[in-house]
Amino acid sequence: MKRATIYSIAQELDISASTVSRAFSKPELVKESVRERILATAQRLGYEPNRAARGLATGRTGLIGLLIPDITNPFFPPLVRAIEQAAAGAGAEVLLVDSGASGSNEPGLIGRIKAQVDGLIVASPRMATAGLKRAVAGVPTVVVNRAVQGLPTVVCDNSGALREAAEHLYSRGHRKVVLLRGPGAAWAAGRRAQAVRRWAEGRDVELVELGPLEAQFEDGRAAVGELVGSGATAIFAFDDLMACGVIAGLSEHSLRVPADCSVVGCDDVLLARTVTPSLSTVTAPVEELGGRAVEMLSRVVAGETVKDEVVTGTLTLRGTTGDAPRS
Amino acid sequence: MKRATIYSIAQELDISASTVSRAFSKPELVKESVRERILATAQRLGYEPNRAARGLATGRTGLIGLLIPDITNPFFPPLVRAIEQAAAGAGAEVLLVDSGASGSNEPGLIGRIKAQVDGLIVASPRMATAGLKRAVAGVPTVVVNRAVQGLPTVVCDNSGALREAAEHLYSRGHRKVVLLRGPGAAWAAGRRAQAVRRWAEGRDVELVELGPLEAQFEDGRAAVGELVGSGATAIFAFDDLMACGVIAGLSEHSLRVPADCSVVGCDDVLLARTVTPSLSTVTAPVEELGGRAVEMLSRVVAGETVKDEVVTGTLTLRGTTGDAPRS
DNA sequence: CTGAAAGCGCTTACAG
DNA sequence: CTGAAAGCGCTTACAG
Repeated sequence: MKRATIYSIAQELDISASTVSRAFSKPELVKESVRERILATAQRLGYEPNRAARGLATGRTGLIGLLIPDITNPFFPPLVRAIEQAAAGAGAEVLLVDSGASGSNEPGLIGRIKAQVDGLIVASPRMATAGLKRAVAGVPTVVVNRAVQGLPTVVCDNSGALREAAEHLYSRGHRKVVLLRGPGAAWAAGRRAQAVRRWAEGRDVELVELGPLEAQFEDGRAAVGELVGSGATAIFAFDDLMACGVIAGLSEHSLRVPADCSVVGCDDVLLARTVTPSLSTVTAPVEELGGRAVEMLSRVVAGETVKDEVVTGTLTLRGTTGDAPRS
Repeated sequence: MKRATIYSIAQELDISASTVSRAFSKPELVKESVRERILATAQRLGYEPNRAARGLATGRTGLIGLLIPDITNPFFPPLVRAIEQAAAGAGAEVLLVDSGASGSNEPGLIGRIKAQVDGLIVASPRMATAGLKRAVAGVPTVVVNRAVQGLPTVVCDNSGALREAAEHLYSRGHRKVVLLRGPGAAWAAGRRAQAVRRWAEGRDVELVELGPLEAQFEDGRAAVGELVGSGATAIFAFDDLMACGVIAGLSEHSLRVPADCSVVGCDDVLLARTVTPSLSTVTAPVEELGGRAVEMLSRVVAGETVKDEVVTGTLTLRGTTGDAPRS
């Protein structure tokens, strides 16, 4: 048996297909009694509007494309969920594309989906700006966690929380601090490094920078080798994954956290709660980030002009920060 | 400027739209010289076939719907990626729907997307069988990691690896073992429990079962309280997340892993490598799981009959398993 | 190998 | 409030 259409319903009820169509797309234009009969037989026939047909007629697909670099990085799943749920609230579905962290083929991936979405949310921090702008030309696009001239943007600002963390460590006696930088091409990596660097300037603090490094557990762990014996008593890692690597590395060198060395991460992903001791970090309001992105995208799709938005991370002190060891 | 269509290209080249259409959908039917000219001007005009129009004409959307219970559970991101990449290889895109672990609204979510996908991959272990079958009626569907009568299925069998793990612990002197069961409604939870239980039968092993429990870090941690002083020397957790909770809980009770207690997880998610000590667990071939699901779905969509498939997990011994403590 | 034409299932001005 | 009709941009038998 074929799928029901507006025509089969119209025929059944001896009315026009236009009216059936309106009963779904503009219900207020249809007399209530008629609408009820339409809805009832639609229900009975298991009718669902054909999205392709609707899309062809309206030019809208009801789909949002979401490009992320690596769903396997624990920062992204909550973001994906937030975006997906916000989209559902707006009656849209999410087309997920994971670029496998290789910024180079992202323009191609965008090309693959741009013709079938109403808009794009791009959360790929490392893709080259020029390529990004070229790739999204003609599609309503919102960029997440990255500033791109000329494209609407919603970013999370962690500078304040990072400074707060630094201040906290300072008050606990830390005077030599390591900064593990994230990937050179990642916008957020630059911002976070800058925040710590600026804080250290003009204070009696020695800041040792390492990196840029890949934002991976192993890179964090490996970095510890270079730090042991440096006299540093606290480490800022680019993100939580690296921070967990650092914790593992410290433990391999028989250094206790936080007794011998404090560690601060960034993002507050699931891992931050599951390491022992649990990680002091900057909590990103991921739900808000995703929600704003979707909302902003709806505006852009509707042709409104939007202005960039900023959400702010907050400091969450847990078990990896403590007094500097006496030397 | 409006988007290019097959008509604008046809006009430009003074040929028929049919030919332009064929150049994209059945290139071998078009003379090479003509095809080249078409492709060239398509390129120049930035033409992309309108998916909605193609979908309306062919009845195919090129979309696969993927239903998962919780993208935030570390088991799923690698699965999602595997499915997405396999789909890309097959020229399909993935519509991701996360039910937020609430099995109850999953039929609704399926209803929301079933009209716009060519097929469905359902990886929701807890949804009621009857509701699931009703919800997917009429859409080609493949079920992952769960057996459902009458629906094609690809599951991961961890029984062998779990028995192997148990055997290993036995050889290291463990004679009292705890089994932390997963969610009662989850198919995999039943299977895993059964594997351990069957192994223990007829051996001089005392098996203590706890649960069903939610598959969460906190549940694992909380469970430790009930185990301390029980005399058990090894713990099988339903999955890695629970296992990590158990490790944290043991540490809070000043018990060393594996010196005082061994721990075995299941799945081998990212967390398993980032805990200290790293987790002994059963590695699920997630990529294969996802790849097979997509492949099977293509077959089902094509109307072929398929038979259920099974991939098998393998034991990965790391740092949380060792000799039973001498008592 | 190519073209003319019908059809996929909607939406939406337009007329009533 | 409702209907007839055109149109969205493709695909695909059919004829040549």
